[in-house]
Amino acid sequence: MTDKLREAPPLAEIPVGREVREVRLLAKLLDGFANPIRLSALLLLSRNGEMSVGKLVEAIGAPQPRVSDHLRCLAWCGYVRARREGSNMLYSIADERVLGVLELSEGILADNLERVEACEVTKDC
Amino acid sequence: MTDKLREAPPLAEIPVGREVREVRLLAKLLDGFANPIRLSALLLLSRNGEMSVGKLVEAIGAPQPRVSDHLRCLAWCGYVRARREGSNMLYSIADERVLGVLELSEGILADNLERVEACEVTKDC
DNA sequence: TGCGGATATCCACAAAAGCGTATACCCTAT
DNA sequence: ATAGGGTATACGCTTTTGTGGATATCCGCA
Repeated sequence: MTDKLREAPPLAEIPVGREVREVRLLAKLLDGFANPIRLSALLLLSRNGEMSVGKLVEAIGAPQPRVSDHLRCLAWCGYVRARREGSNMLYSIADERVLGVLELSEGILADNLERVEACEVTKDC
Repeated sequence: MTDKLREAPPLAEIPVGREVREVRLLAKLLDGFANPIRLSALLLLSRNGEMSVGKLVEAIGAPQPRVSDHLRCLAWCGYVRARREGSNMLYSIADERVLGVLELSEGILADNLERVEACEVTKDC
């Protein structure tokens, strides 16, 4: 089945063969942004700096176990960093490039707001 | 239930109340990157410039209907633009900020490759 | 050592996203 | 007008993802 990919003609630089894996990994990485809770956590940390799990939980308004789960996910991918202070865990943005992605995407959203909203209604996307 | 969100203390700028909607929309927008086929299309277009659906299909190696579906999705959100030339549809990147997101995320992936790979195995993320 | 706040892990279920396939549409040329 | 390449849409199905909630762990303190 990987042969099917190799049949592709010699276009300049297409993600075939071994690049396929990297594409899948990159998609998985970017999936970190594609969830309201994870995204909320990233936005909160980008605005308020270091925050405890408790603060994040009350700001996001989701159950603590779920927020904790998503934070682990974000930490694993290198988006955020965790540090213990007493009985609290303090999270903060670990990679400045995360801020760049947030900023860029907010700009894109601002310019396509109506479209994306409509997308939610029709479920066609 | 929205009251639960408003109980949050006056932190600097937390996404409460009406901002919740924007967070959901932003997450949905960013979900555009979080799929191998959509991401492949974006990467291909960013490298090769304008491409027809057929070229994208053979480069990605996925069935044509599915590629077409994902392209519609990307076009709707303003990531790509479509233009007809004869019986072909030519797609291209419509927003330079998409290129920025791709570049930033590729950098993040490069610095966290082992982690993200492990993530795929354990399914814990 | 035991208690309580704070955080993390686990599991069954519901929702959603992606998929394969059949088919319809649009355009050009014969 | 019709045939055929190229592209888009529709639908049932499978897999994945997110969810709710119970529970376990860690920490500081009495």
